[in-house]
Amino acid sequence: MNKFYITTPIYYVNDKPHIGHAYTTIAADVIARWHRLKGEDVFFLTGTDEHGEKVETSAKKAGKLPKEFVDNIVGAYKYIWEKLNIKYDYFIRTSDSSHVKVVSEIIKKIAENGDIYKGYYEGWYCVSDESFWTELQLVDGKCPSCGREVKKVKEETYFFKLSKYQNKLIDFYNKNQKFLSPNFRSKEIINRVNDGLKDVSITRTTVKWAVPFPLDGSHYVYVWVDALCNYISAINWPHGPEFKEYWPADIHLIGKEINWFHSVIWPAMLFSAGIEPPKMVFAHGWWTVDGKKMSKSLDNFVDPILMVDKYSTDAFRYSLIREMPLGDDGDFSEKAIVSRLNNELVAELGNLINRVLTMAERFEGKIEGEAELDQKLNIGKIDSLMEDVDTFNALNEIFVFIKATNKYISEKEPWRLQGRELSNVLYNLLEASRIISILVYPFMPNTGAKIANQLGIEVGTIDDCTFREWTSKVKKGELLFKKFIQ
RNA sequence: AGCGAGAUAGGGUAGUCUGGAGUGCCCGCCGGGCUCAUAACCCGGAGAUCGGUGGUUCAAAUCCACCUCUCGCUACCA
Repeated sequence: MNKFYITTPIYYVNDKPHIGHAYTTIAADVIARWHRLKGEDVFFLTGTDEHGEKVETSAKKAGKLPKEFVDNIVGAYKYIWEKLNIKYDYFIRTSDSSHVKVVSEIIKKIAENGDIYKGYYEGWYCVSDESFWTELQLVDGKCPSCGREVKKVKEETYFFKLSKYQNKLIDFYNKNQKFLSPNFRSKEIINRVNDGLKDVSITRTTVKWAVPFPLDGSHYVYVWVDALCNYISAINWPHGPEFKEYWPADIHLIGKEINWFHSVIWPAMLFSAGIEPPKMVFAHGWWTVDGKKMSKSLDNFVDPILMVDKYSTDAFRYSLIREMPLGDDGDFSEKAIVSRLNNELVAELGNLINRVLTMAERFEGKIEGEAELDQKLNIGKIDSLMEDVDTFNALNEIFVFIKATNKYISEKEPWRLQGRELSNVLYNLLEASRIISILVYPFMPNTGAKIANQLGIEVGTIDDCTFREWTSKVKKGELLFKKFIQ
């Protein structure tokens, strides 16, 4: 049996979950569910990133210990994933003792390989933003974020010899074309790596809510190094059976803003520690909201919970996937959700199932016939799109089949038919509906299950997506989707 | 500044890698058909110098050059 290991980033607990988090996780869930339908041994990982200065500060403000503080917020993430029908296999937390131990072990491995050395980090620090900037980033010598004065800081730190891996990375990218995905992002990374790599600072002395640095008691591991290790700590590197089973990861699905860490620093760390790198890092795009960038000043972060309560989990999942190809940027608007819900989910899919079931229920006698509609179904194409992580076009292709099925009804005019002719049309419609229930399931699990239920069957697998004998008895239920009227 | 992405009918998109009649999809608009169905479904139509200029080619949305505009990234902030 093929294994399939997919991950989302671990989300920083200081942020409130918004549409960006929801999108990544929904996309990963859709892909994971598709692979499960193919009968693969799937491991889908998500979790939370809980260390760092901001969390430390927020906890202090809330009058809590960091651990108490994050325990609270983790619940919010788990709740939202439940609302969105996310079926993850494991939820990793960077504050888990098992994870902390792995981070420490990895650092030791890297050090054994001679890739860690002590030095000084020099940079510019903005007190009001509490953030570090490089010389290049400063605007007129001032903080690029708030425009205020910055002060030069010099701090003892340990470095990871990233520069050592420049050639090895380029070689790796060339040999593994799919690693940098989608394709257009590969140039971005390759050019920058070719421009030269600087060693990266991997410890801090000021932040205490972090993994203790195993080589020096006065240092703590920088959060990014800590965070990246989650992908192997979650499967119990180095000796766990899960690690042997699932590593290397098939897909790290991430947002484009953290591509550098996943496509450059992470594989370099793994090279150094003697661990195989993942097969693919897929960086997806960003959402604007009603044409505007999401920002704190506009306070226009979309709350997924509100969307789900208003439009249903499936309509929300569907809208996000249908709106844009996974790698691109796109715009989110409630207007678009309403439009897709009313025109596509209600009018095309929901209405199709409803009319098919109405006719099938009225028919008395055995439903049998010859497959005709199967010509409109290209399951191979859909699967190969899904293999290419092209959820957008795969979903499009599924709707091509749904439309073809609607068209088949008007062409055959079953209301004019009876007996064997009618039976034949109904046979095709029911088989098409059965297959639709399977295809739609990874995208809209509730809907797929509801369709199957009304057809009197269980949701099948990808192997079941061929026309065969109809044996079940249908029982029409409530409408799949209801039109949303403002 | 460097690197990268994008500009396709009224709006939104796909197609561009691997050149072949402006080909597809959604919304909106106009007309028709149907009555199984959630005023849903189906068919037809109007609407585009495929950002601009030049080039390669029998042939360019697609390849090349330059230009204009929009957006992202630039490593120690997750």
